[in-house]
Amino acid sequence: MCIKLIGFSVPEDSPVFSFINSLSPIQPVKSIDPVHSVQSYLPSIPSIFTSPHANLRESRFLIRNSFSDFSKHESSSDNVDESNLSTGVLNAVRLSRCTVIAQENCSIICSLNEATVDPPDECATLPGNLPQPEQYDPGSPNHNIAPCFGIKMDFKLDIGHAPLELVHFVQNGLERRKNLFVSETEFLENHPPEQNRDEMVGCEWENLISDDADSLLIFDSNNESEACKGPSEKLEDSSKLAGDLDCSQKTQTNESSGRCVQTASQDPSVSCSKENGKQDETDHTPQILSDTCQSQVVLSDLIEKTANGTSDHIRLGHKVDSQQQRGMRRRCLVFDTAGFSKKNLQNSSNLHSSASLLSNEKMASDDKCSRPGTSHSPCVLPGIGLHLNTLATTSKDRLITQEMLVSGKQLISMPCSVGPFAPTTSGQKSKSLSVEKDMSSNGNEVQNLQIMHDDASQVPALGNGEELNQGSPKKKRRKSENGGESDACKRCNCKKSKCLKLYCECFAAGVYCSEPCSCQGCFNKPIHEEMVLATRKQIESRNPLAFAPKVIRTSETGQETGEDANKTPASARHKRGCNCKKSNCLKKYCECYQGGVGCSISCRCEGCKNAFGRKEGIVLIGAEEIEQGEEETNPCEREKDKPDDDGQQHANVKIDENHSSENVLSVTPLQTRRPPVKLPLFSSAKPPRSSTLSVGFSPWLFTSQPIRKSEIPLPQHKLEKHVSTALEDDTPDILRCGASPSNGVKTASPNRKRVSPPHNGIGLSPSRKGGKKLILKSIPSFPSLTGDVCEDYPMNYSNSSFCSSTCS
DNA sequence: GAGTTTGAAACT
DNA sequence: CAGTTTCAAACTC
Repeated sequence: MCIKLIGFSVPEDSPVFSFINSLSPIQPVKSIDPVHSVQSYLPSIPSIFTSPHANLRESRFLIRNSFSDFSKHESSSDNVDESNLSTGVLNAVRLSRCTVIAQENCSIICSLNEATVDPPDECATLPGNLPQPEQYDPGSPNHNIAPCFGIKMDFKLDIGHAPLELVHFVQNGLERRKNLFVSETEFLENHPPEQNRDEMVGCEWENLISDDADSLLIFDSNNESEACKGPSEKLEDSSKLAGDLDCSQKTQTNESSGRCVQTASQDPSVSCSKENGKQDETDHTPQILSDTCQSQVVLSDLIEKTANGTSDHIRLGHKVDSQQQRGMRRRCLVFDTAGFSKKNLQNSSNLHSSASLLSNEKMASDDKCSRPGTSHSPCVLPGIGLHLNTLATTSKDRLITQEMLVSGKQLISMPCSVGPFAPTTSGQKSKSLSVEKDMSSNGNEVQNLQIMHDDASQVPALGNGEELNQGSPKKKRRKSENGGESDACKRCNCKKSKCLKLYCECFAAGVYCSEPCSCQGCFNKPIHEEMVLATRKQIESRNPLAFAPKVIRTSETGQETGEDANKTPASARHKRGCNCKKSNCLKKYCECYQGGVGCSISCRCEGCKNAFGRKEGIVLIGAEEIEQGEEETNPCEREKDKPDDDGQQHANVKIDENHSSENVLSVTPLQTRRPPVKLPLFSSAKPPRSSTLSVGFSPWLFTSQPIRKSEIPLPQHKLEKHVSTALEDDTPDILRCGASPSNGVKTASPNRKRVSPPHNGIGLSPSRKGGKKLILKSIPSFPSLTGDVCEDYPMNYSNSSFCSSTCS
């Protein structure tokens, strides 16, 4: 049938023929009015976002869709037999694609979705494709070759923007289809299907099938609109990719949906085409969903095609992006997507979601940060500010790779590693985040991810983490976007500091100001590197720890201990502690809270109610958290309840020590168990700082050694003294822990000052008193974290510091 | 979006 | 080193 309709004969033996046959039966499972179908899609969109379930499904879809889309496209071309079907398929594919893209965008922006991360790359690559409606045309011979994404994205847009083409397509679909068939057949011949991919695809489809087809469809439609616009826009402005995309996504999503509808109504011709396309889509999609077997078959074929398409995308991305990071990202993303999808199939959605969240956040932050800074000058400045903790990850990446893109990938990869991404990302990341890789390789990643995830779930205030993300994608995404994304986009808003003081988050983070910044009279730009460096030096001379991450996240360091990672904060600033008086350490005014870290002894805060851990009761709280876990949100109250006595603290420390001793708690006594909570907070609250690996990266590690003196100056309270000693001890422990000298570097952490003498062994410096000893035990764990970090950090730091100079 | 609050950074 | 001022983010309305 199909063959005849098309007008060209296809050998029965040819894979294409088999495809067609398989597809033909699928045809119109559901008879849906094209118009209604289209409309239904549009309206459904909001519902999708609203329903958390839908979101979850979406995430799955996205991942799956990315593959399926390609396959679908191709399949659609295969389906050419039925003009309607072909268009419908194309539309469906596009829809799915769009969803993928949209999610991706969201993920980028929001950093919530795992899958999204990968897809964005594709989208990025797509840009080249987007422009043309032709690409859009399923029938276009070129369709197979390249720009599947663009086509997909275009679906709605095309209708509105290039209705003529659509019409033309419908009319002249036969010829194009023929061409498509030929191309497809060629592809099939040239590119034998990969079993693995097929299997994966099949899995995806199965999953999709399991999911509600309706939800999927609806979701897709929404996504399509968003994705379509988003990608196109993205393509247009490569520079703004992340931030712009996010923003565009938000606006686009709404607009796109609106446009699509409007366009349909506006142009009769368009509407017709749409209807046809929709009909086809509806028919095909349902079929696919309904018939797993068929879908699988198609998928397998599609997979092959997909593989081709991905390669194409990759190629495109290279061409387009070859110059800069963007290209890198795209590449990575593409790879990630492939890997990701696989992982998704394999791994449970939960882990992915959790991981994705973190990773996404990181990515978002990285992207934002990196883009501006990296694009121009690779580098982030050596120093890491509070933000930088989050940035730190970025900064690390930057420092290490100097390519923001890479860093972003790395970040993403972290979570991804757990999931599908790991493979692709791991390679790229390897440079920057050895630790992360290690974790992933060891399976620790999973733990970390889980931890993160748990945290998210636990921390209500910040966000629900996966649930949020999955739940209502838009809302969640927006939240994340608002939080992470917006933060990343916002960046600094300096007016008088010229972005050359620590007031400037960018400067503090060691990053050049970029587009997202709304600063005035900014000198924190590659052009003024010298000035920036000089200023940095001045500030560092004044306070060696000035650029040290305020808070070090354990999670990142978590590496080996992983979960416990939270432990320490290590950054000099954090060690220095906050000085909150009115915020009770319950608001972002508090650096500790902002960093998602509990207050430590070094903090001079008053009425500390830090949810992550009180100054005094932190340790205890941490234990409670561990036990209770659920109440993390209420830690403050708990803490409040708890007495602040030093004795308690010591006791806590001891407890921690016990734990840490086993796990190597890098955790500072206070922070030790909070971390989980922190992570979530980071994601929701301020991803930037917390999210990152800050620990290792902070430049201060380098400085730290020199800085040690600086640490000394830090005010210490009674407890602080003990703590400080303990910390110092800790740092040495860290050093100890790290068999490698690198650990020693880590010791550079402010704590080290005193630590320097430290013995690698657990032995604390004698100077510290018994209390100290206890602390020391706890400390060791902490060091581990720092140790890892230190290794990276020194590298980074040196690089970063040099970076600015070298980069320019 | 404007204004206020907050606490770190910078200055004296 | 302590106190004050400056600054920009965080927060509120």
